[in-house]
Amino acid sequence: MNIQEFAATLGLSVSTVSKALNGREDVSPATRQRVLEAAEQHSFSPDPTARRLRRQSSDTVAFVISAPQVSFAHPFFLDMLVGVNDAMDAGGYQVIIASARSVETELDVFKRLISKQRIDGLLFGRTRRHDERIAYLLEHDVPFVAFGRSQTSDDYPYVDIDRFVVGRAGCARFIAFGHRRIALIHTPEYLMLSHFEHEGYKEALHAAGIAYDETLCVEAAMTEEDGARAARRLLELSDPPTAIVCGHDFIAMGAMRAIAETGRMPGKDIGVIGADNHPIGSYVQPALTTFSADTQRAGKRMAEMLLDRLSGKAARELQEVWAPQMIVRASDGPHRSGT
Amino acid sequence: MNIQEFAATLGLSVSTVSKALNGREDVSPATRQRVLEAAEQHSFSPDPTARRLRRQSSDTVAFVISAPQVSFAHPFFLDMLVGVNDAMDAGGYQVIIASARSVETELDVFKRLISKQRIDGLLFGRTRRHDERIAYLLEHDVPFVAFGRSQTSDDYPYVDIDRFVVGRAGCARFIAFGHRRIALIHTPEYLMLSHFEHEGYKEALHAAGIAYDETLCVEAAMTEEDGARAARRLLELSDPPTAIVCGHDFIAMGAMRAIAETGRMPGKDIGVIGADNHPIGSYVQPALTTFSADTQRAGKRMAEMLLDRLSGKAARELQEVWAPQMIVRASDGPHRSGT
DNA sequence: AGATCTATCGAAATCGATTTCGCTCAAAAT
DNA sequence: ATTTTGAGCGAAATCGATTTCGATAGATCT
Repeated sequence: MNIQEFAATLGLSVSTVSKALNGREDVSPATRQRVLEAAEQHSFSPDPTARRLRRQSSDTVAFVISAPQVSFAHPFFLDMLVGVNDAMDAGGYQVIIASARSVETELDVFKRLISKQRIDGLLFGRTRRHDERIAYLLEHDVPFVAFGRSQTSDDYPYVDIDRFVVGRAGCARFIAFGHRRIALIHTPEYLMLSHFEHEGYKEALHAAGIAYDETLCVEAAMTEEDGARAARRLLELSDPPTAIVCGHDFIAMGAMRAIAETGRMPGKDIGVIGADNHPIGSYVQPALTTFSADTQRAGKRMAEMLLDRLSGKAARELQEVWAPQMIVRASDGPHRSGT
Repeated sequence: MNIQEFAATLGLSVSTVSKALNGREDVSPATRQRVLEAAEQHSFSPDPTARRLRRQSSDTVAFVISAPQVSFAHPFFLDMLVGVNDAMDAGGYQVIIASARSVETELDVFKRLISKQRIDGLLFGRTRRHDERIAYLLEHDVPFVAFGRSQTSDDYPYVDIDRFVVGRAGCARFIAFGHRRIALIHTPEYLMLSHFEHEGYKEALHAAGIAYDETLCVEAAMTEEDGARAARRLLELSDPPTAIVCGHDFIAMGAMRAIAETGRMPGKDIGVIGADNHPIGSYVQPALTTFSADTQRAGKRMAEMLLDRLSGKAARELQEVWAPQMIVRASDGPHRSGT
């Protein structure tokens, strides 16, 4: 049933029905009531496609999952997606997902969404220090909200979990436990995450008057294998670290494995702290101390921001940095002065 | 730029341009070429909303995530979603996601998607023995593909990972190791999964000539807590099992914890096998023996089936049951005749 | 009473495509 | 030379809403 037939059953014009349905002013309360009740009864609802054509909006935003640098095994994205979807749904928008399988085609995915799909807005994560996605979207005036800050611009809306806190609080905790040689295995350099981990780490060292030693800072991809590889490099140093702050839980688990391989005990001989609170962390031995944030709520907030952005709110008013919470388990620990 | 302006720049009518763009026959190869090149050059592409209105199709399918019975922490859904999205994208469809937060409102989510959103098809998982979602969709003639079979009907398209294999192969493995008292902690009774786990388990016992003992079969939700609770019940029996087949990895991990709590060693004193190959399984001690299937490929296949269904293929020709692969790690093991 | 206002409603234009059907003109058939 | 054919193109209808603007009628004012 379309609006014409529906209007006919009521003996009203389509204009009046449409206006009643959309809460316009020039409809008497009585007829509005009548229309709404009849719509309910006949279970009539206006065709969303026709409405979209007329309104010139797609009521659709895209959530882009970039495959290359992130493991799908991480509940992170699904949690965020659920949060995003709930808020968008409440705001009357659809969320479509788009996956970019390789870095090369990633920007093409964005271009295609905008030019071919005509979506109203975009959401994506894992911002980079130099982020061409952000540059492109800003240039083409496409509303979006990112998960994370970037050095490319500061004039866009974002929610960010402060990785500075991870670097600083992680390092400071080890310092408080008496450690002096504390290493950092940070996430890949090109990610914005990495930058903040590094800065936070340096800040904690500085505050404690410990000299920064760049041989103690190595990079690793967010995988256990690469975490292990990076940790081995550190353990082979002539003066190896007694504690390692890791930019990600997978890295931390790799580090614990590498430590165990050398006959030392992770958490006892060498402390390890991770980030992102992957559920696996509470199952490994020793249980991993890490940092946690509510990603579902972050997704929800991002969606709300996008709604605000779509209704004209300024980007600068839509920027939030959330501090993650330290989850203390068993992999950090006091320095053993003996060893 | 709309098709009118675009046609004007070419000195052609909109009809001709539309036909050229859509590969219709009554356009000369020369003009078609000209149109396609100009479209490329001016980066013109027809407005999807207008096209959808005219074609009376939304080019959109929904992937429904039912929150209640499944943990979002499981990578399962995201993997499947990525597979679904890739295949749908290739077929020219959008995938929107919908989440049903509670069992009560779940069917409403389906109704709303169909009546208000006007989607072309649906995908969802975790079928139940008696599944009112399937009944509703069949009754209203809505194209869909489910993940899993159901007793409600056998006249719909599905991909299913055969849980019968889990029950039978899991149980048979323990029998081959000399176990005689083998328990089953199956997933909740109302799920179709549960049914097959149970049947497979019975089949293996029967083949080995072992009597079925219903006190050894208990139900548990797919959480560690409930798995532990169920396992405790089994361990408190006067003649407790020496091995436990679990319908899900979380249940298995709970069982291992419950076993450890009684001072026994999981995998040594009492064998444990799980299902679904959750990544955590390889981190626990002992590493969990489980069953695995390629969920991303399953998602892809479901999407392909939906595309087939949308182009008229019969439901009966779109039904596949895949056998999961056993992943042998360390939590299963031979029976200790001593204990 | 006549003029003016205002609340309510409806006719028609519009959004941007697709598709049907008829027209034209050149080539082929008679 | 005339008719027939068919390939290629275009005019107009259509999909189902929203929105503008004009019309009507009753209420209010002078």
